[in-house]
Amino acid sequence: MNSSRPVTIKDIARRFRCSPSTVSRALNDHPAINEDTRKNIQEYAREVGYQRNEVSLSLLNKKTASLGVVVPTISNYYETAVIEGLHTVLQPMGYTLNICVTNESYLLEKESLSKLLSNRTEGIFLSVSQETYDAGYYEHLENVIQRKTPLIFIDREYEDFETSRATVDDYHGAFAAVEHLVSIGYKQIAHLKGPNGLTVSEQRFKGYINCLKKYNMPIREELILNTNFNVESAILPTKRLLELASPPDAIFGVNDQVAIGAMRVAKDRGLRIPQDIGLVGFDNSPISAYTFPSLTTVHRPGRKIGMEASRLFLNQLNGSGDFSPESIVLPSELVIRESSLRI
Amino acid sequence: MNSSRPVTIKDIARRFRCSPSTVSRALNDHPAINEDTRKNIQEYAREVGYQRNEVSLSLLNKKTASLGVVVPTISNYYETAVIEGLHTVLQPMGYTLNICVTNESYLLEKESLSKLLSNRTEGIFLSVSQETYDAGYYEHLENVIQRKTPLIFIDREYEDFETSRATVDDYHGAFAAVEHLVSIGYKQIAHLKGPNGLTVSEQRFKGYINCLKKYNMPIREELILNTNFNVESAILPTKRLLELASPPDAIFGVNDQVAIGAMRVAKDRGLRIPQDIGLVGFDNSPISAYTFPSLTTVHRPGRKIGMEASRLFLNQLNGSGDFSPESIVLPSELVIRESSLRI
DNA sequence: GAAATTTTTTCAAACGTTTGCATTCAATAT
DNA sequence: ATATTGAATGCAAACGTTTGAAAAAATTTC
Repeated sequence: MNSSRPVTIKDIARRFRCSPSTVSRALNDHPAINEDTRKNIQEYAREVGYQRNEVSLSLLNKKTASLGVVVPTISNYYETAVIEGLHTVLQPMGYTLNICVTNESYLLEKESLSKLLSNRTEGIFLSVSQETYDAGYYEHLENVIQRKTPLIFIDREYEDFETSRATVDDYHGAFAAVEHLVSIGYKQIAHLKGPNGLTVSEQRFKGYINCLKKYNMPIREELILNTNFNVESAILPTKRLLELASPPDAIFGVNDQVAIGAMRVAKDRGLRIPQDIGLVGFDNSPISAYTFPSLTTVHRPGRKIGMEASRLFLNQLNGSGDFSPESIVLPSELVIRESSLRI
Repeated sequence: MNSSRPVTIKDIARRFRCSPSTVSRALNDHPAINEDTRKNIQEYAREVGYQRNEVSLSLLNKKTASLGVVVPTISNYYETAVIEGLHTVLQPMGYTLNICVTNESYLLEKESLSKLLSNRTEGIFLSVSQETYDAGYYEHLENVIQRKTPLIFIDREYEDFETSRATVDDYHGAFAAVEHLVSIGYKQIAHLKGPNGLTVSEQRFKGYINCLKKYNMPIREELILNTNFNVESAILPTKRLLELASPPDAIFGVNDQVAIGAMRVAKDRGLRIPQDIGLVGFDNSPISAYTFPSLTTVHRPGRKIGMEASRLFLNQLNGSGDFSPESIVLPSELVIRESSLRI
């Protein structure tokens, strides 16, 4: 009863008193194999549940058909949407996705990449961790580049490498969001910013600032507070905003989670949205359409980013000889809902 | 400039005019290697960025250190929490997670499993697709069993196999949720059920029914409508509920998303929550604490499920000889918030 | 019936690494 | 000088599969 050891081609060959080559060819419908031999072998193989050992093939062909996805987290809507996009394109092509979560840690990111390279992963999709970004350590990436393993940056980019990248136009999205608030007539617009240093945070922040400048609105430092992308982290900063001597009449949150946190605090204080205070988020997460009032937000096409990133990978893979990296910047789109529609 | 081909042990051997065995031993700090030789080889290896080819090792040792995770979707909070739990335990042990999304399709599930087996994955965590569950096709699992590849069911279980499984006690969670509504004094409790046939849906439904029975409350067929786990799918059913001649005074949603959808509809109609209508969800997703009013729900320990599932896998792997499958059922816990606290 | 042709099968190498055993070589003991 | 030891290294097989070239077997041709 040793059914645990997988059946190999050699086992089958022994059974038929023929060579492994014959079995291999029979199973692969090679034309030079006798019809009867082929049938018998195929039937027997099915019977005993033969399943090709892809590991040996990987070694032989130097193709693993596996790709690495290295991301700081998978507990946000956006990240999973990206992964889903990658999956949608790449799974049908036979690729397997190896997901590595770094928890924003440089060390884990480094180890993950090293592991992926050791496993001869054929491509890596990377959204760098905050620690990496902060420290500016990029030696661990040199290795990937040197190996000529296609490396695609997602969202959090890094300028110094000749790699492809797929990002969302955070800047113009943020700009449009704030411009919308201005156009409605809000005068004191606060920003619940993401963690300092991250491209995503900084781009949206820049959009916020530049829009205020464009419309000659004062930039009040005390209206800009940091959050950590999640709901909880928005609670305290929002309270502080609302306790100011001259509180804001609108808040632009770095993402929907943060905006929803702010919404909660505002409602607790009895403020009416959007009459007393306007709110805008970012991401267009599924829930944003169903808060009460529904949340004005900026659509961030995660699925599309994943699909575009796949395309960039495939381009680089099939690139004839010299490959030149592409940068895809997908537009983000303002989605106007109730939370900002003061009449 | 052919730096794309990874450096092998043979390359290094050639450089040092020694045999591959010596290089291998030097790199692995084998004691029988001369100190100088070892140092030189290790230094050179670092210099040229040598990275062990794990594929060849996998073939040799029949160990791939990779695990399959097959789930219907990754776009819900709960699923990603489970994956995170798996990751937390298994990544530090050197395992790589291969994520396969089935989109509730039997065919994709079958293909995914077959692929994972071909890749000689050392264990598989499976939450069966709805199609599989509906059709009751389980031949594709026989293969996994026969191979003695540890198979751990997550959430959606299947009784006929001798496998370990980790699930949440949906039944008692649902029961507690409804009992809570009853205790508050709600009389006409509706249920927005999940898709028929899925264990998760049916168990929660059973909890709902049995609780009503226990308290001798009438079971009204028209107060039980199906949804699809997401926010949108709750909108129409909720509208229908509220348009009934005698509408419910409370709704128990199969999960938070559905409850939030219901909340939105109720508010649109000007109903006050919890005064006019009570609401309870299921999952304790991060957002549920920050809706307005905050949502009473049942905590579903996704991360913990992932970690427990990992433990089950490790048990089976290290099991001495005859292994007996374990079933872990984690308790779910009622989290009382504002949406049901009518005074 | 031998030669030529075609069909079918086998051989051997390759992918990169590890490891038990054999070998080499120098140093030490007799 | 020779045997003995010990340290350092090399050999070869193994993991499972594919594939070009060679070999063998069957068939056709004259």
